Amino acid sequence: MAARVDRLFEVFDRLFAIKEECSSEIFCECGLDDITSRQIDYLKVIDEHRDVTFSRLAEITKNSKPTITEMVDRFVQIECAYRQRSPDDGRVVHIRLTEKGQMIANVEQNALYRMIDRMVQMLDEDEVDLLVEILRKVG
Amino acid sequence: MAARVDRLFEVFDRLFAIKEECSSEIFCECGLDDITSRQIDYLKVIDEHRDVTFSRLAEITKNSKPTITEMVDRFVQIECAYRQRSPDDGRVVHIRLTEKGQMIANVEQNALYRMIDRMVQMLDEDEVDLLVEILRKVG
DNA sequence: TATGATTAGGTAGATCCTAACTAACAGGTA
DNA sequence: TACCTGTTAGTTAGGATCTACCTAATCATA
Repeated sequence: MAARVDRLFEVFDRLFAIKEECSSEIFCECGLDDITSRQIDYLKVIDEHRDVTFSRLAEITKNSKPTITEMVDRFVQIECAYRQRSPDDGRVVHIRLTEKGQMIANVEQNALYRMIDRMVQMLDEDEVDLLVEILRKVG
Repeated sequence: MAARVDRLFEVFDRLFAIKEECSSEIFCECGLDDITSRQIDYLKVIDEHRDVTFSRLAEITKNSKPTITEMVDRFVQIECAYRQRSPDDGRVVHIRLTEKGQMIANVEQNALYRMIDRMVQMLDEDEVDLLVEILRKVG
């Protein structure tokens, strides 16, 4: 089984490298190769909580409101988010992600889709079915 | 094929999540859940260039020597590296990784090994062989 | 003297904070 | 209706801390 483990390691190492390439590709396409992991985390929270306000985001992330203002200012600057004043209450501002912001918030899934696109080009339908069948036993 | 792609996405999403768990597990075990990606990059360089000196590391990473001194000081503090004075030349100090430092420098591979360990427990030998055969066509 | 590393001192940017402020709303009162 | 008041949402000002870099000067060894 040890040799089998090694072979598995090899093919998965290659696969993970491909996904890494896809991630980097996405960051480059967005012109954001120096974004911090903290910023990506915030983008994810904003993406998950649609229509989130500054106060709510401060609550969720356990930060002060000025911290959120600052963070969103930076997102606006790098074109990942924009402000949208609420039509119901002039005091309230919703934080919305741009297409770029959404792309980065979901960079893992997007990279995975790209990786799988590459995979299916190399495999026929039976192989894909077999792959799914085997891997379902793992998860 | 669209449904097949979705199924592939599902199983791989789960697989990547497992690897993520393994990575976090390793960082936690090392007591280093707040290490920066920059620091990990430096650990990788130190790991790849065995017996590297301060001057050499400054050269490789295109940084000043004080930057390296500071970085290594931090690694020593978090028990990822230690200094070893050269027996041949009293001026020279080699940067060496501790076991913990090596674990973090290779966290991706180590997490992958853990993931594969989990996989082989769920699969028989034929399934592993089949998996390798199919995935080799991708890389 | 030249080299390898360290020390001292400093800058820039990210990520946090409190206190004070502005704008907008909501309710009561004249 | 018009005005006053208190509350709420977000911003501004100013500051602290940390990472990650730097130059210039220093120390130890060759």
